[in-house]
Amino acid sequence: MYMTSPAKLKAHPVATVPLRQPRGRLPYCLQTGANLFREGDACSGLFEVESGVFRLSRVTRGGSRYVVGFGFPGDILGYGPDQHHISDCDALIAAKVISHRPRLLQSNDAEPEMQQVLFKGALRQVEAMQEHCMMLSCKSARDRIAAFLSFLGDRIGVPLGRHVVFELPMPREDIADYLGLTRETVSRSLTELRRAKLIEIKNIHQIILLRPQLPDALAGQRA
Amino acid sequence: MYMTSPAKLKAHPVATVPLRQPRGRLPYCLQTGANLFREGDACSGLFEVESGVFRLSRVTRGGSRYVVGFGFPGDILGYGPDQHHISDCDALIAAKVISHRPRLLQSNDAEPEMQQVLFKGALRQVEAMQEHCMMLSCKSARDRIAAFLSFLGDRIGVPLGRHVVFELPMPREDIADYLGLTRETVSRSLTELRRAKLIEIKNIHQIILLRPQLPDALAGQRA
DNA sequence: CGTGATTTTGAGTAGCATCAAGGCCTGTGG
DNA sequence: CCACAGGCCTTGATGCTACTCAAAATCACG
Repeated sequence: MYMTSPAKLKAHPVATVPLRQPRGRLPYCLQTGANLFREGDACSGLFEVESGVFRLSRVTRGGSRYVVGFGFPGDILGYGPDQHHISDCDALIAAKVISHRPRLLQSNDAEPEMQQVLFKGALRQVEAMQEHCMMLSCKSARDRIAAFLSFLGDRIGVPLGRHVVFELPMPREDIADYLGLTRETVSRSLTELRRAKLIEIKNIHQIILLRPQLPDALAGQRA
Repeated sequence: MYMTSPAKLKAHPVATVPLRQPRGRLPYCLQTGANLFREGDACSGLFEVESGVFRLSRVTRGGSRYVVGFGFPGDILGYGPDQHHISDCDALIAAKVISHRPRLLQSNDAEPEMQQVLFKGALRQVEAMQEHCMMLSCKSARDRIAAFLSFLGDRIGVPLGRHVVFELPMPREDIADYLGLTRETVSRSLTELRRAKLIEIKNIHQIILLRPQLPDALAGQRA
């Protein structure tokens, strides 16, 4: 909620992309801010993230932006209930994707193993969205941020002694639009968690989780 | 957010179910409050809702309840990223479901047409969750309620002249836990919409949408 | 008709958005 | 190397929204 008006959003220079819709399994690269596809575009295939981070976002009828999710290495992007993308997809940092062949979903004669991969991908997407809904259902801004950080720790974190470190490649504003908060509240919640010695903010884009299970730690504090 | 504590939740008497995990395509019936499956149960198959309405809910580690979604006729329930159900499923009113055979997802030699059905079902679930996320991302409580009512109108509404009518089979508390609000706020938002002549509340469980596109009507009011 | 559950309404408060200003970090040009 | 400019982040003050607690009204069911 209280999402960013698109008028305020910086217009990234559209980076050059080798082939807009490459065939086969060619991997290809995108630079920071490059657009992989847009809401309403025809689905021409699926993209497996090899490196980098993507942001999936859409604009509501009301005119505000809303971040659907983020794509990390291993994620498969481009699923949709029909033949059109339901969100924009932009690279937050330099990224590399592998394009999978299109039209496998409709053809009954596709290789079964590929079907399996796609199906598992779809189920994984369901899982990600459930996680997202859980975050959005969180009581307070602090709990949402904690759930988000915990999620990132599980997804892209690396152990550091008894702690976990990870990069926060997206700006605060994207986090805000993902969690239904404002930039300011995201910032305040992060400092609150820092002051509570639950996280450490090495620099703007680097977080250390000092507690293994952040949401549990918060729940414990309340009790 | 501000979800209902499970301690407060009424314990429905578990209704008798003919077969807990029926084989084949047997349809079977559940009475109000009956449980179809629970979070953590092994997935033994998929259930297609023929009539009635189901509530999908889970309990967070914090101990509060969270309504994942609702199952209406035509929906297929029981998808999950792994072999266990990720939510409880209870009948809100008397319901009938058709049980589909299990283990189709793992076996590569399943009939392709069945695979198609399942895959489409999964994509449909993704669609439903996107809808849910959109509601949760709504600015105000009123907008969330409006989005929810509009969704229900599309899903189960029937035309009544230039308006749309539908039954609201779930208690306010379920709506609250679905939208991240409280009972009281749900109630207040409904009366607010009623006073604004946007809806009519025939009785507690029956709503008439007086405007075809409720969220748009609200957006127009603000402008 | 009575009892308990659900819903509605009211008063008070906590929490988050909003508006606004200042700080940090990065990149560019002198 | 330093100064400057712009973007992003943080912090502060204030107001509004929605939660909380509480009580009355309505509904559902025996």
